[in-house]
Amino acid sequence: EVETVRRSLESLVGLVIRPRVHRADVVRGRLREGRLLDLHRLGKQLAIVTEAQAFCVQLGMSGQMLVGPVSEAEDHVHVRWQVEDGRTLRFRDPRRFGGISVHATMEDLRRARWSSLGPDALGVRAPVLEARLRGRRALKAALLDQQVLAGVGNIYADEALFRARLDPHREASALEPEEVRRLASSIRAVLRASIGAGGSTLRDHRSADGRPGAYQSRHRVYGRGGHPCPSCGRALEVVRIAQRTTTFCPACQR
DNA sequence: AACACCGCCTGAGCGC
DNA sequence: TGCGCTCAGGCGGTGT
Repeated sequence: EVETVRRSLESLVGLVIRPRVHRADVVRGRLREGRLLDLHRLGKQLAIVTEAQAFCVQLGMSGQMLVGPVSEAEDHVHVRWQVEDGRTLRFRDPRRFGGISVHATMEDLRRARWSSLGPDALGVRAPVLEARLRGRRALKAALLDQQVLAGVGNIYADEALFRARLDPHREASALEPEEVRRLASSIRAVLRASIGAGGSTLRDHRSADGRPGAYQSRHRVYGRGGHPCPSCGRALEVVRIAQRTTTFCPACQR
């Protein structure tokens, strides 16, 4: 979802943006006017670099970065940026699980916020994943831990584990090399397919132009507890692991 | 140091 | 129609 948002903001590169903060507790630090130079992403965090500073946007559960036309009764907009071409960029976040942190430079942002994150999940390869899972017990909890691997949330953890045919209860550090390879390629494949579909829109995710994603219709296990497994037909099971609802097929995932 | 658990927050869905 | 309840989950904090 964050990658689809990042891509949909690319038309802003090169333009001056001028911020106006409507809800101060959503922003840490002071946003300044400046020309937008670059957009970066690590895991679920989006970095926007201007001539003046670099700021990190976390969308949390319900955050949006919008530049498209303002829909009627658009509430919960906490920051607005006037774009020099007349458009308005908005940070909207009804639930306020998200936020923005401001840093002097991209290097500062990386040091302060990104140095503790694991490698980005979109490009993770088996040898790196194996090293990151070392010393970890609960497989699903490890995948959700952004310090292990950055960018996998509850939806994609369940989808990747199903595709890799791995039981979320498995001990992470005891996976066979072949299983780690399957998991790494499943994570990449699921994330790539989702980005291709514009991400999963359960309720809030939108790209900057306001369009929802379509990948939710391709979820094979997430949100489908009790339904037949798309592979073997047995009912998908719902359990709670790492305080997260977890859906898996007890027959296919071992 | 891995992991459990909590609280933050709004809106949707549900039973009555 | 409306009310109260539960649930969704990313993440940072605290406790074990």
